[in-house]
Amino acid sequence: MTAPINPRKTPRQARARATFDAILEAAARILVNEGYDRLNTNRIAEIAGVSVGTLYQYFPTKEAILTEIIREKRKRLLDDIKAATVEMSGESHDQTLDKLLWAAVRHQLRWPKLARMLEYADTFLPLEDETRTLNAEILDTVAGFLTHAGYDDAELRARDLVAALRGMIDAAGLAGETDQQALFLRTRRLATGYLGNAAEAPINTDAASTA
Amino acid sequence: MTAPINPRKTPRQARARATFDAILEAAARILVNEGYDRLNTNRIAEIAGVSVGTLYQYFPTKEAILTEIIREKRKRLLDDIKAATVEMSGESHDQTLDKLLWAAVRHQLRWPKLARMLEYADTFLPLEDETRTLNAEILDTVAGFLTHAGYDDAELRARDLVAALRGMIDAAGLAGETDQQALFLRTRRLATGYLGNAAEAPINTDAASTA
DNA sequence: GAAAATAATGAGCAATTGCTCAGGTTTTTC
DNA sequence: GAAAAACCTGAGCAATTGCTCATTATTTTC
Repeated sequence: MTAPINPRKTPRQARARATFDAILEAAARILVNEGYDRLNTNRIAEIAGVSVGTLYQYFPTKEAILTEIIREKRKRLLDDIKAATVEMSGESHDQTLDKLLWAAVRHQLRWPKLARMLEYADTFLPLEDETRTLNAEILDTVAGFLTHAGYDDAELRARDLVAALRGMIDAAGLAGETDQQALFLRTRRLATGYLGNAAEAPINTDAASTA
Repeated sequence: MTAPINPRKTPRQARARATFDAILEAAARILVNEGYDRLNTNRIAEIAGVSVGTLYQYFPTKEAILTEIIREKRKRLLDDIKAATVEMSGESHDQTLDKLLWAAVRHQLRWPKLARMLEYADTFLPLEDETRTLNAEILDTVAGFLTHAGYDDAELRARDLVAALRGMIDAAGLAGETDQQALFLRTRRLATGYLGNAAEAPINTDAASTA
């Protein structure tokens, strides 16, 4: 869907890698401390302690910087989630679910404001294919777990669940919560509450008032 | 917290009200069709079919336009939510909850992309006090219902619930879902699942694995 | 240690942006 | 129907932005 976004030089020397990272970190800092509106390439370069020219050696556009930040964060979450589901056979489904929830809480509560900004970046940014794919992979992995745990409609449930969890953890983070344990318990309540028993009836059980 | 945001002329004649609304609608359109990055006052005026000068008679800054859109949307949701909880005494708690859920679904599924953009606008915009207050009022109203329904920790639960619901409905909307009935059923599953029985034990019941 | 490859600089251009202002048009008031 | 009030216009300024390129500095290669 998205154009290949003109791939530029990849850092080869250690010095270059440091520059690359400094640019990403500077962008994240500005995003959190000053907001999206004040995020511009000149300022990113300034905060990173490099020149604009250098910035444009590694990132073809301003969006590419944000895209890369998102890509890295998503990649890390995906890895955690995959790790949580990899040895499903050796443990109960509840244990696996707990691991998944912990991964989500840990991840989003680390830099709450940044996490929130990045999550919704794809609402107003044209993201790279890879970034989009990573999101899909996260959903697929969760859906795979749900299927394995005996739920039907796994894709739908995975999407619902992930979205609801994101919303809840986000809100907690923004509200200043730092107690991961307490938050985890609530995410578990949310997850198990929504999922119910795998053996139970599927989603559309009872009639609905059409108020 | 926020400065009074220089209040400008309020439309008095019908013609002026039409202009005012046209500006808001144009901004919303651009936001949805072209993205936040292409939202600028010149373009808003162009799409609205008025001159920039006119725009600046009613809105002191570009942000004020977005703020007003958010304010109106939030106000409408708050009104719906208040209406749903006003005659709580005459009906069961479940009925009231259903009304609340329907209000949320109806509201967010109408313009999914716009709803999402606006929701997260306060992450990167300095919003007016009133807009912030409206959010708090929504939470308060839900918390009031939860208290009335016999739940403790009502504020926390209200925040969790509203955030989770927003996340889920948002995701459904972005994914292109249009079946409000089906989505409503899932929001109910989420809500009742998370809330459990009011009579039941509070949130921190069982131990948690610290994976 | 010199040639080649890689990395960093920063002045500054072209384009865009938020916004103003001096003046014109339409509606209301009396 | 004329004065006052409300409304609208749009050229264009000052500031900001994304980004380039000619040049210089450092590191690697052989």
